[in-house]
Formats: sequence, C-alpha cells, structure tokens
Amino acid sequence: MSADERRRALRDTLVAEAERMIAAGGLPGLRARELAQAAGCAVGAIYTAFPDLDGVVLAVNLRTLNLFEAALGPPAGRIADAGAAADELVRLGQAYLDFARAHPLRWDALFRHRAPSGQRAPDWYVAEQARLFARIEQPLAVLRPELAETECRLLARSLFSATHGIVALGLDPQRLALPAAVIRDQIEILVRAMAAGLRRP
Amino acid sequence: MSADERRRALRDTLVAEAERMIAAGGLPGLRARELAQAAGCAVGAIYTAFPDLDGVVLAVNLRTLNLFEAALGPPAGRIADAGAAADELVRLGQAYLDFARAHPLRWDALFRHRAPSGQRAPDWYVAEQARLFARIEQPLAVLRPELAETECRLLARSLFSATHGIVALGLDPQRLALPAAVIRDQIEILVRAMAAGLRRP
DNA sequence: ATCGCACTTGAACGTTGTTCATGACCATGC
DNA sequence: GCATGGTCATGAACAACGTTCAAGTGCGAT
Repeated sequence: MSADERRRALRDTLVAEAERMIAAGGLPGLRARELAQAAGCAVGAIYTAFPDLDGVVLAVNLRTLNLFEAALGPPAGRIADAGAAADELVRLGQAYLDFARAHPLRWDALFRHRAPSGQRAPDWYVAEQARLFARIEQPLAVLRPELAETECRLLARSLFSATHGIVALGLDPQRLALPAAVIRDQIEILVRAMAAGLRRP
Repeated sequence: MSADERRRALRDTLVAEAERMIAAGGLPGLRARELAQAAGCAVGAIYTAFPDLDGVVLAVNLRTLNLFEAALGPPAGRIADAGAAADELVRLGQAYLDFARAHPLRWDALFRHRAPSGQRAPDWYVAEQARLFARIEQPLAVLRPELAETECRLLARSLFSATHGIVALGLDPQRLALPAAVIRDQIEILVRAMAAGLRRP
C-alpha cells in the first residue's frame, strides 16, 4: 500500500470514528486521544491526515450535509403552480426538522462549529451548501417568477435561515424545547404565511 | 464592609470585567486567570462569587438582554390596525439586527453559550426573555385578534426564531456574511410577507 | 545484508477550568 | 493590648485538553 493510500484509509477511518463520537457526544465529544484510540492510531497520526481537529469536524460536517441531501430524496420535478410551490417549501422545512431530530448532535455540529482562524469555509463545503439551497430556489422561482436570479438566491437563503431559526431554537433544550409536533405546525404556519405573503409583491 | 457586601462587590466587578472580555473576544475570550487579574482578585475568588465560569457568562448574558431591552426603547403604545402591527414587527426585527451588529460578540454569547450540565436556564433568565417576547406578542395580537393567548405566545416565539435565524446566519462571517443593508431588506421582505400571510387565516 | 530515509509514535508542552491545603486577617474575649 | 478562634482569600497544584517533535521503527533500494 502506498503512503497516499494509507493516508486516505486513515482519513476515512478517522472521519467514520469522529462521526460516531460527534453523534454520541456532540462537538465536545470529539477528543483527540479518544479519536486516535478508536481509529487504532497514535494521536500524532491524526495530524498527518488533517491539519487539526477542526479539519476532522469539517469532514464530518460534509458527510452530514450529504446525509441530509440523501434524506431529501431526488429533487422535485416540475412545480405546477404557486400552491404546489408553497407545499414544496413546507415539505422542505419539515424535512429539515425531521433531519435535525433524527441526528440532533451531528446537525448541531454543523452550526456550532467555528473555524478558529476566522477563515471562511472551504470551497467544497460551500458548493455542497449551494446544492441544498438550490432546492429552495426552485419552488421560490415558481412563486415569484419575476425575481432576478440573484434576488431569488438571496431570498432562498433567507427563507432557509428563517426556518433554521425556528428549528434550532425550537429544538434547543435550553431555549424553547418545544415538542416536535408543535415545531412542525409552526413551520407549516409560517412558511405558508411567507409563501402567501410573497406571492403578491 | 460585611462579607456579603464584599461578595456582591466582587460579583459586580467580575461581571463588568467579564462583559468587557466577552465583548472583546467572545466566549473564548473569557479566561479564568485573565478575569481574576482584571478584577484584581485571585482565580479562586471567582468561585466564591459564582459556581463556575458559566455562571459568570449567564450574568453577562442577562446584562446583554437588559441592554437590548433598553435599545428597544419603551414598549409601543396602542397599535391602530394590521398595517401598523406589521410595521411594528418589521421595526422590532430591524432593531434586533441593529443590536446584533452593535454588539456582535456579546450577542453571539447569548446563543452560543450552553450550560454544561444540560439544565435549563434559571428562572430570572427566562423571565427576562419573556418580557422581550411580549414585545412581539403585542402587535401579533392586533394582527390576529382571534388567536388564543397560548397560540399567540407560541407564534411570537416562532416569529422571533425566524428573524433570529435570518440575522444569525446573515451576519455569520463563516456562513452568509451578508452586508447589513441586505439583511435589513430581507427582514423587511420576509417579516412583511409573514404579517401579510398571517392576516388571512 | 546493509544502509538510508520517511513516517509513525507517544511522551512532553502549553493552556484550559477547577480545587483545596495553606496562611493571612479580623473580630472577639480576657 | 494580646491571645485566640474561625472565616475567607490565595495561588500552587491537578486533570484534561489540543498540538508538537525528538526518537525510534520499519520498509525499500542497493
């Protein structure tokens, strides 16, 4: 096995074990020594595969994004009218809630993690995010056909942010700690309200 | 000076210095040794005034909530009609954005901080939050007079959560990193859309 | 078989938050 | 004024963290 192959294998093992640890204990559950032991390597070996633990977290987070994309299923087909567009937006919002509930700590890691050096996320990470935002842009374009693409992209991100806020604070055991069914209803009410309100510009 | 008075004085000094440190460096900027030096006491003294550093953070966060309440000005008077209610909701959302921009790290600490033991926030903290949510419930009740109080309270919290999401992800330098003026417009668009969409149940 | 180099190793380093034996200090009683 | 008792602040010490790097191991080439 070449050195490159070994490094790749180590990377895979590390990410898989890190994923398990984060799923079990959140971001604080990822500890260098424990990770090394789980992956069957020395602590120092982690730093041959990743620049630091934040790099490991980033890799895990990418897998989480992929998992979410898979959970969304294939992209929606043609959306007939504004009513169907609103339905699709509600469906996406509730799918987001379902995913957050199914993988609470992994999902939490997506947003709680901050790169230490204040740098922006790497391109491959941003690209994955963009693919997910496209899911929102599609029904939004049906709802507001006259919107320029830049404005549609922007509005889609704000729609996501709003839904994210409802889910994040709603599920947070230290903030609202709402039952899932209640959050589900709130998403339905507010996303539908936004869709209805956006329809007439 | 009695022991209680001294402890209170120490508490005040610690909170003031901790506030400065968090404002300068966020939650990671609050370090026990540095705080003790700034407050002119020994590290151990911190633990005579607070159970741990999280207690200090909680006290700072309460001050931040008070600061935000002050920034909102006195509660709105009677709200004439649904149009005025929508205006007020937009105003509150944009005031929230302004505050987050004016005190980014202190505001960040409000949401990034997690109590370690998984316990809920203390009552005095929840009470202060409730006073702020009441600001949203007021115009919302004008918009939807038929709503039961529990539903109004719930919807107000979700409205806040949505706006919080737009502000938090919009300002986050590692996520959207949008210019403030853009976020301001997005709040206007979406809050107005929600208000319009909510008007007809 | 021997040599040389690259890569893995894990003890060590610097920083955390938190604790607790120590000693200083002050109020009280004689 | 002095001895005494108890209370409280002190900061060195501890455990746990991420990260590093001198040292050693092992593999491939000669």
